[in-house]
Amino acid sequence: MKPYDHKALEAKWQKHWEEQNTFQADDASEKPKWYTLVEFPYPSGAGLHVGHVRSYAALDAVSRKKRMEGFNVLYPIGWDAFGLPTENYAIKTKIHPVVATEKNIATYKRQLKSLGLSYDWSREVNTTDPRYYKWTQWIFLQLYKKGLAYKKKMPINWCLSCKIGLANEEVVNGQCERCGGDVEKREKEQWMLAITKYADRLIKDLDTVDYLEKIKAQQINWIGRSEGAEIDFEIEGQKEKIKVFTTRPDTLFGATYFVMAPEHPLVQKMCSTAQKKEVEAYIKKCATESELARQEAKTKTGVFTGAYAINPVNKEKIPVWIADYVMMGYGTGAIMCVPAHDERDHEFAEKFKLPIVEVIEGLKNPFEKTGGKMKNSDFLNGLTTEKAIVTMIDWVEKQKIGERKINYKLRDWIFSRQRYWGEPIPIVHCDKCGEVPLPESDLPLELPEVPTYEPTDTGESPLARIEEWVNCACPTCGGKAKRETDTMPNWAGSSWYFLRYTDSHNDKAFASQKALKYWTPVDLYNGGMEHTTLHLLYSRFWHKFLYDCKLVPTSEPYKKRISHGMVLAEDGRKMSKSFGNVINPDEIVKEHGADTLRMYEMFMGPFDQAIAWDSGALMGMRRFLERIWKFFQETKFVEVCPTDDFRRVLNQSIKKVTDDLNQFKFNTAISQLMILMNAVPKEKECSIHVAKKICLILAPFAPHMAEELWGMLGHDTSLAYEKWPEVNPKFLIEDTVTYAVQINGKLRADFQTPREMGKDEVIALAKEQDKVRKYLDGGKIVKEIFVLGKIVGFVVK
RNA sequence: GCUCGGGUGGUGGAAUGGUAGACACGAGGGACUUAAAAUCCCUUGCUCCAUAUAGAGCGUGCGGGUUCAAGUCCCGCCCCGAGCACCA
Repeated sequence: MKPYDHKALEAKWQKHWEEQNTFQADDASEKPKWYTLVEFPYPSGAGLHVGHVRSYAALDAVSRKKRMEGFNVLYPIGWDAFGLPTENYAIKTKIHPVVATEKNIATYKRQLKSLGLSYDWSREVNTTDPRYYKWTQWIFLQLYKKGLAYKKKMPINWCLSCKIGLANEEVVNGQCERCGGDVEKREKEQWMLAITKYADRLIKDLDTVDYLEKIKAQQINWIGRSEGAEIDFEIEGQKEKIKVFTTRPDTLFGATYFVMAPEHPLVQKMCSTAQKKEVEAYIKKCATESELARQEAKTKTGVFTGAYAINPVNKEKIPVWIADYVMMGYGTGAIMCVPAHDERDHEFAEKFKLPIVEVIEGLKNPFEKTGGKMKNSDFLNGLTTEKAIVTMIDWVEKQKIGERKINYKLRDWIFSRQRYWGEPIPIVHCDKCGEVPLPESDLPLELPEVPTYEPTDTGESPLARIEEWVNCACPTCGGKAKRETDTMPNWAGSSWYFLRYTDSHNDKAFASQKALKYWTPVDLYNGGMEHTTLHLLYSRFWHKFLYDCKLVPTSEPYKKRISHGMVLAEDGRKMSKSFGNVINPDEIVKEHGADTLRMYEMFMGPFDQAIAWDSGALMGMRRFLERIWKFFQETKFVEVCPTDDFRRVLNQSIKKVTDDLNQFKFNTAISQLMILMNAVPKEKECSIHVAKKICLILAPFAPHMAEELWGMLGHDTSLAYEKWPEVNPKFLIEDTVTYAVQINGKLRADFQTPREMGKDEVIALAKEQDKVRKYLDGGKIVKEIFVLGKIVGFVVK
């Protein structure tokens, strides 16, 4: 017997696939198309993670089955290579990010190839390649031209000792991750993208796509649309009015105080002299606290400003406070507080002894958002809350002190980074003409060489140091101008990469209309839950924008989105170098084979749930593959008819594997393969037709072994495009069925009958069972239940 | 605090409201072997009872409810995980 030599066998088939271009997608095929997309990896220095393997192998199985079902399949891969770790590595080692990236990509590529994934490597993209980011910059220019890219002062995290801006991720407990120094917020001009203009469509169009419900829910909550009213409050002794956003204008009569965000620009101006010191101290304290710390604060804090607002409905004076539970970034940065009917307001009012006035009655719990009737509310009294909201909005609009308003949690996308390793923003600043976009013919605007990758002391990107790059001629007037030195975030390149795969070598357009029309939208997109509210939303936004420019054929980029769970270490924690619990896929491939690794990761648990690594279970999968190997080695394949029982299991298996792959239930698909192999004839003789079918349904999971076995059955070509086996429903049905008998809901017996036996006969037979009789004796049957092929039930008194 | 998940044997997990624990891992026993590994076969939710093939009870985080029947549906909790921008 030939041993199962996974190394030789996997190398052989990987070479074969590569030489034959087996998985190259055809741009001009008669077949229906299928586009499977997996989030392209960031090529980190650490190499491929077993978590990548989980989703790539699973989606590979789907893609392979689709090919066998007659689809022209596109399953591409590339590199999302701009990013902080590479840049920080460059700062530390002086190794150019281009060099480090190249090296990391080479490693990833070798690792992915060792897994035998059926990628079309001819379409590989790399976001840091100027031929790619030319088009990222081009799309930015289109956004700019449509007014969706603009500059705005925004607070950034500023490390006082490193003198650079930090990403949120680099701020740990209010301190700089690299030097441990203090971090404060600083205002800086930033490029912004107006994603909020698409907020409504980003919610509404979710109805047209097939995403996991939890993904839709998370996006909807993130966008956070809420309807309400914006109402002006006069401040005693001040000219300026302060706008408030509320979703509950019906409760206006219950507003007994007023709170502003500490950062609100009018706070300093209106606070009384007596309170000034206290207010300033509080503002200062809040400025040093991160938003995370603000959230984690268990008890409410706040300071009275000494000012009073006038409640517009009853002209009552209500005190104005500042408190960190009100955020400047949402609504207007000021709220009216109704402590009787809002939990947070209530807690605040209790702590600071502020008055509480109930205005709704008939609620089970005073903080319920619906139901009840108005009281203590003048012209609203007796109305339902729903009616009162409408009435109050009409009233404020008539009084011209406010208006209906829709607010979103979603904020515009901060698109600037003061970093080196990103796409340069193609804008110049001319003394005469102001902000001028680069002509498209000047793209790509390439990253210049820099002597050092650290941001400058002023917080500008290292590009600012390269004078010969920064100083340029204005494209409009030819006069002196300076280039924008901010770069784009790494979300830019990933917002459209799936479009590039359709036509990745095009140098006239980001992709041809023909290719886009044929391949898009993506039929199936898989990625981590952590990208739901950033990457996934950003790319939907860009796509909608491109659609509005008539540059892509559909308004949504992805038809279906699923998501995989994390692969944790054997100890249940995240895999991390510092814990020393990282599993390296290279070692597993070397020791046990790619097929074993792929199948193990698909079998380990439900695809969308987190799961811990288990080396024992990995060995179990290796044993299973060896059992298949042995069966094919030791069995003679001949023209015989399989037994009815085995033929039934085979057909059930084809059905189960097909259905489960369609539903991404990889674990149960593999259990069914195990059930099938447990049922295989032991007589060393088996029908060759059956053996072929086993090969075919194994192929998506363990492609190398399946190809080899296929060859052993007398084929000299790959099975990648062989027809996926069909189920013969005739063979699924068993002749006898087992009925369970329940008496008063408890299982008491079971018995077998021929499948076709009718209801009355089955019930009669059930009553005759010894065990059943025991329970029926002396009682009266008040109800009989019959479920065909499954259950007979009696209710006995 | 908010949002989204999850809680089933020793472990990972199966289960259109219809026989809970499929399939694996682990463990125990046996066969083969000078021996070990590998392989093959058997047992394996818990408790009670028993010479026993049998039998009885309990069991899907907790407490209620709907139903002939609930892991699954409804109400109220507890715990664990992930994410977050206290979203008015």
